[in-house]
Amino acid sequence: MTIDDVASHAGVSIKTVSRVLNKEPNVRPSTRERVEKAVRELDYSPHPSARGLAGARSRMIGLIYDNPSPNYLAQAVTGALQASEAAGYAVSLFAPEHDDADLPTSVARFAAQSRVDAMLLIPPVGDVPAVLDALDEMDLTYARVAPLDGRPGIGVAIDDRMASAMVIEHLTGLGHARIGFITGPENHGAASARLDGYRLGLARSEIDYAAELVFAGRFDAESGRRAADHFLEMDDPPTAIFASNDEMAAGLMQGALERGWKVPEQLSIAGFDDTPLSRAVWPALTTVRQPIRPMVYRATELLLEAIHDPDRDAPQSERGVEVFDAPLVVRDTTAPPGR
Amino acid sequence: MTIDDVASHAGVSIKTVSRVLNKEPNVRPSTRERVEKAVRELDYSPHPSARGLAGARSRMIGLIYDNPSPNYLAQAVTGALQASEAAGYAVSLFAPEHDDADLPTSVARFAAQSRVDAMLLIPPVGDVPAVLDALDEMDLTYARVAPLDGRPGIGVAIDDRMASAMVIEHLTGLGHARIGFITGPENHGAASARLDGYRLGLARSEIDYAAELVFAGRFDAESGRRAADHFLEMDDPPTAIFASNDEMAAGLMQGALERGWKVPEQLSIAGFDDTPLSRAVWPALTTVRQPIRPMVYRATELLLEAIHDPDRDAPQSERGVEVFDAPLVVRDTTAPPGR
DNA sequence: CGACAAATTGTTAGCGCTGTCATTTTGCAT
DNA sequence: ATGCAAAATGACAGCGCTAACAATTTGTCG
Repeated sequence: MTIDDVASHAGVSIKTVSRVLNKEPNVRPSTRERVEKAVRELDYSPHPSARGLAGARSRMIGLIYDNPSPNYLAQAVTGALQASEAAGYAVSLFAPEHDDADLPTSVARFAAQSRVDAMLLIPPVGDVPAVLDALDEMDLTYARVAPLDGRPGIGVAIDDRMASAMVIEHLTGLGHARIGFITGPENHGAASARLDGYRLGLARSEIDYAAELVFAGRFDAESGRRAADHFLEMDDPPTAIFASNDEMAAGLMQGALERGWKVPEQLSIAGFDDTPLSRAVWPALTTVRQPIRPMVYRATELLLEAIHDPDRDAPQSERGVEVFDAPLVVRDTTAPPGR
Repeated sequence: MTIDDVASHAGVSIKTVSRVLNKEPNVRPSTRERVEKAVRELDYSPHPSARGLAGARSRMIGLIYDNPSPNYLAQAVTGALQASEAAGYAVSLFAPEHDDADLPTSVARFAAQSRVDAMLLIPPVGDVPAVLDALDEMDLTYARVAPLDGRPGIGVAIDDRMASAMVIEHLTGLGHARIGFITGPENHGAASARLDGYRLGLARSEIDYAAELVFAGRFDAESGRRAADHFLEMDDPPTAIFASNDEMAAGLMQGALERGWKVPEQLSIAGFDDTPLSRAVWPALTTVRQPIRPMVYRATELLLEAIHDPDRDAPQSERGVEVFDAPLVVRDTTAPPGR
């Protein structure tokens, strides 16, 4: 079943079939219909390799993921897939080794071998400048999810800083004044933005920042448990702790419950991301909803627009980062202090 | 950068380069080395579309996922990707709509359009006979993860029934005699196997089966919460409940803790899968470890072997299902009853 | 050393599309 | 009707590789 079969079945040349398949202009409506009918009747679909070889594009986009949480990955993959499918694109995945010493080279090699038309980068790999430099040099268009370094380019994000400040104001609004914070790893763009937001929230509530109330975590549950060791053994422990993601919040809560602390009566806890985890623990976590699937869906749309755009010579810097809403989700782990 | 460049750089014909790239025999070692050197020096990688068009295979395998948990999907994708990459294959994803009325047709369309060489099916889509029939008819090789219907073919699995029985024996060993069970959805192969295992475990411990102790869940947290409503309001509630996955176990535990029940003192709870969730809740769940990533890795290897095997005319029925170990992971939600 | 088989290497024809350019048809003003 | 530009359609080369087959080189044995 090739384009020739369709052409003869419809009584046109293969070029006309090609035009119809690629939605090119200058085909008479009646001809277009005849071809579409033939395509339907023969249940024809064009051979991707032939298209890729003859044309300039492979109709594939690459999705690079480094080491996100399972939930993040699943959401991102699903969003990218849905958007790609709608545009007739396929998604090819690439996951560099966790300990890859030369990430830029690995990514470049993947791009060269796979011949993808564009690339989608999700954090933390999208936060590595050298990777972006490598892609720029190959002149390969990419979109980033959660780009927070201000580097120009296509992307989608939430305002981590504002969302984080909102959490703090929620807590200060409840009456908390001594609020702990658990950071994420430094190489993760969102981590520092959330820390900034913590400081902003404190400032807005006219509370002084204290270094002892910031604990360095790594976005995993273990970090939360260690944070519990740190905070809950203090002489003057915080009455509320904001963990900058849900895994750490859950780990922290385990540490608190193990010690017999009541949550939220004796300790308020807030997380970030609104992962399924936040609803599975008890009490259910107050957190910030990050709409990953829609974000990645949109990022993919933007990416595909960018590579189809006739004036793609315009510097990527002219394209903006689209910002998504990240609402606070108040559940059961936050309450007024010292009840 | 094409194969011609490499050929002239190495001073051989393009066919010899092709032989080296495809690891074909009958190339003198010295020639092979010369070609490999040229490939390295020119940083050449063959064009996938050209290979796909000229040769018979696309060097892509399809991964179909229906609606698994984020963790399952992430593990499966990672396993499939690692194994494929090692063999020079790419992975193309496909996710039919949740409410797809005609799954077999959607899957067949994906196969036809994408031209993948083989397909990997993870549950529950791998449990749909009509989908398998459609693939058989297209003569497309596939491997299933967790095939439990006894249908012949390539696959990897754990022994859900035995693992489930093991959980029950763990509980009866602790002294429990009244043990509840939360099932998964009927269309999910693993769900019924786990129920069988529950019955087997009871039988082995000489405990009678009681229909009121089996609650129909759907593998989600909400099911667990409804199960709590069902079981914990009984006049004679069970002293232990085995939820056939971790999400339901977590939901159940929320329901118990909300009611002020002590876990595990007043109620033992066991889950299944050993998802990250099982370690994030408090107390940490006793569960069964299902090694998804290694399983899918192996399934992919088997799949690639199958399509490369010269005597692939042998009926798939001759290939077996590889069974993985699923050990019990005892954590903090199981203890002797009525303490 | 010559003959013959085996091992190695090369030549060439597509694979099924898209892009370029040529050709035909159509619409419309004259 | 007639001519001409614009719209629609077609012919054909070639994308970069593999498969089939042809040609050459190498090794072995009498």
